[in-house]
Amino acid sequence: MVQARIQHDCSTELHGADLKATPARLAIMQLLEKTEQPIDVATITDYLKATNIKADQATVFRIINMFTDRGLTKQIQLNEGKFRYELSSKPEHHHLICQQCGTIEDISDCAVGDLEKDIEKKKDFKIASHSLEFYGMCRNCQQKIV
Amino acid sequence: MVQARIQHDCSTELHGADLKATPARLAIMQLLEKTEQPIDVATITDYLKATNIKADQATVFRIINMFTDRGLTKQIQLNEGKFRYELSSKPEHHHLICQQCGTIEDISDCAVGDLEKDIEKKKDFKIASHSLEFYGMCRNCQQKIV
DNA sequence: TTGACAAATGCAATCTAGTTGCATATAATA
DNA sequence: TATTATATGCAACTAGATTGCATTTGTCAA
Repeated sequence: MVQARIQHDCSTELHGADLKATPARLAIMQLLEKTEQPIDVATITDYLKATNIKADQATVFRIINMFTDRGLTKQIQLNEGKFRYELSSKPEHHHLICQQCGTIEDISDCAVGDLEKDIEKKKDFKIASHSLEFYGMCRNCQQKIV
Repeated sequence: MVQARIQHDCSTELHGADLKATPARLAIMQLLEKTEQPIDVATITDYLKATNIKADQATVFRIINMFTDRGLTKQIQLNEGKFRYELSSKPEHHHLICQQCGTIEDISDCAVGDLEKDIEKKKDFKIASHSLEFYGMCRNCQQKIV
């Protein structure tokens, strides 16, 4: 029996979220799956154009909002004046944003959980989610400067 | 000698930042000083209108950007698709945003410093700043629900 | 396999947040 | 109080995002 590494077809996930599997949606899911960094709508639009899937910008916004509503994606902001999106199935993580080159790196082993417990107790505030981003300079850019 | 509690005149701060003390700027500084929560441009505009200080929206944006450039204010985002501003002279803190009533509470004694050191070591990423927000439900809203 | 229908899309108009160029007004300084 | 760099008003503009409506298309049942 031949075992091939097949590009994962996302229609199951879409159907699971009660969404029809249209070409644009499938392509956007695949882009999200293969992209390391959280992406903005312009990136999605460019990608669709490059893969000859025509989709109006209104459609792209509608799709990504729908994804976010259904919990497939998470919307984040990095002080740019626009939103970025990433799969919410990604394990809990935070972002290191290099202010020099713009690279966004994930960091996973960050002990915010302890902070949360502390805050819930002290402030009597029920935390549903949090966002934590670090801005600075990545290893690469540090070396270039020196 | 009479000791009166006088509304602080912010012209010194403005001059310190090499900015002329115009009515709009003074008013915005005062608003920022007396407001607990980070505020958006619409809030500033309304306030100016209410205090009969006429200022075009372009002016308000220019002022608040100027403040941020000169380090008087900090620009933050709370996943709303717009910016909010707060005095950067405020002691280091983070925000608890109630998703029910929209109240934004500050939290000051939060040990992110330790996380930072950890990350700088592990990831070789030089951190310049960070943003940390917690979304959830405040005490008040929790009680209303019950 | 096909037909029906809810759901999705395209298109164009619209909205909000934010920016810019330029002429005029004004705070600071001498 | 005259000068001048700086700030503002106004109007036009940009980018990101949303919406109404007519048309198209996935999906599912027959």
